Amino acid sequence: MAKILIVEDEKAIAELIALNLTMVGHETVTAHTGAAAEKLFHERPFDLLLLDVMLPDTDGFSLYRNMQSVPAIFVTALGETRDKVQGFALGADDYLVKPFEIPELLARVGAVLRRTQKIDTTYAIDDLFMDFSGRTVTKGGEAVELTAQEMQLLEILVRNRNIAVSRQRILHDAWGVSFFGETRTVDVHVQRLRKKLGLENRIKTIYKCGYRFEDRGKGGEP
Amino acid sequence: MAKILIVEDEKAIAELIALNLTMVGHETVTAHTGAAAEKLFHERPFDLLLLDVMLPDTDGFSLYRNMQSVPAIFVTALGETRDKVQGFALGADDYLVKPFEIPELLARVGAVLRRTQKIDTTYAIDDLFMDFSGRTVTKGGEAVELTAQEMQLLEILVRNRNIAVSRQRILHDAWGVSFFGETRTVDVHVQRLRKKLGLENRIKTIYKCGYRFEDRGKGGEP
DNA sequence: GCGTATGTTTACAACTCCGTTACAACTTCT
DNA sequence: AGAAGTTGTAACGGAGTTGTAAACATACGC
Repeated sequence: MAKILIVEDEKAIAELIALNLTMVGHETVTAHTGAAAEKLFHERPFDLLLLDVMLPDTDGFSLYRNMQSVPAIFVTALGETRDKVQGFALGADDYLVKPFEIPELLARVGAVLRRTQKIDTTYAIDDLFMDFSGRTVTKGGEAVELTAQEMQLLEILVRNRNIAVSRQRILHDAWGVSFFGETRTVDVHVQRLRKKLGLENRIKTIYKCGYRFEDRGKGGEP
Repeated sequence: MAKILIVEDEKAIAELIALNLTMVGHETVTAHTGAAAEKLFHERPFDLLLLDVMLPDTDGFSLYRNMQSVPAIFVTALGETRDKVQGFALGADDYLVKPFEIPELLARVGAVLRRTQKIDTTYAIDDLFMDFSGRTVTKGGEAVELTAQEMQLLEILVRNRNIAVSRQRILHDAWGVSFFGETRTVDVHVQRLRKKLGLENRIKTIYKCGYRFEDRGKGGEP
């Protein structure tokens, strides 16, 4: 999915972050000092930076001045508002305050990546493999034929995975029409997707709203 | 766009600010004293506060202690550094030094709204993590299913955390209807929320008024 | 024009949710 | 302490929403 550079001197925290981001499918690299981070940054491209504000040899803000082309989330201890102001002025995309819960970390990272559009066109969930640029989907290695409409719908659900997508938005994004009033079209297509791909447990119905594709828990690799 | 409360005793300046913010599409309400501001604040919700530091009956900082749930920009005369520190310690989102240029006012207001509207869709309290744009709530990492109504109610309580919210206002904001007479609907939904999320100690009942979500004390962070 | 593939609507069964109600437990005031 | 009023809580049933299959409509290749 995304390549993420973690800059954090407390090794336990760095590992915790790396472990969890790797578990949800990101590629992580860790640096414990500003110098190491700069070196890595110039060696290869990253999609997101997670920067601790306090580092042994420098601080996250100074470090970020040389890396502003890439979105960043600053990690800071207990609401240091002064830090926040400085970070946002520099163009930070979000903030994470220690101590934080893992779901919060994942949500914020996911949100920034979604926002900055640095997401892949391919996804692997359970035994499903989807390539939206190539318009192919395989399940357990076997190709599955999806119609254009089904592919569109799947793409919207997967790109917004773990987020509830309203029928309104699905219609607008996949059908390109702002619909007024009633239609069961989306429902029917969702059922077909669920059946074809065995996604009964993955595509959740959000009552009175729409649907949500969930990729955490249950079946396959997280 | 946003609902902004302007607290400023110099009527000419208050009007200048209101006029310009209205022109770019915001909804503004003006108070000339701290007392008036508090009254307005408890009557309806705001997205942003513009607080003059010097007021006839109080100062902006004291005033803000009761309103900290909403982002604020302090307006102060000539760079009083002591003021700045105090304001940021309280959680100010930005500063505006008199005399200021209109474009600067608009830029800062815009920046804070952009910033806070992005961040404030997610909240972390105890082991709870809430993402109102994604319509997800997790408790200790586990997803919790909330109905539309419950989500709405939770959002209102959390956005106004540490502030008593009357049943009237809850009904108005979450149900979209100005209700007349008696109804136990809110009570029942509050109970369901408390039960589902283990918020018995967090959602306090305010006798003869409504409810207050408290995020200070007990298990949580300060 | 015909058959096939895809997309949409319909119809009804199954289900979810929400407001009400009734009563127990609590709060406040005299 | 007792009365009056307010809130907690469990249960119920109707209104509305979704699941699902099947009929209907449309587009496309031959």
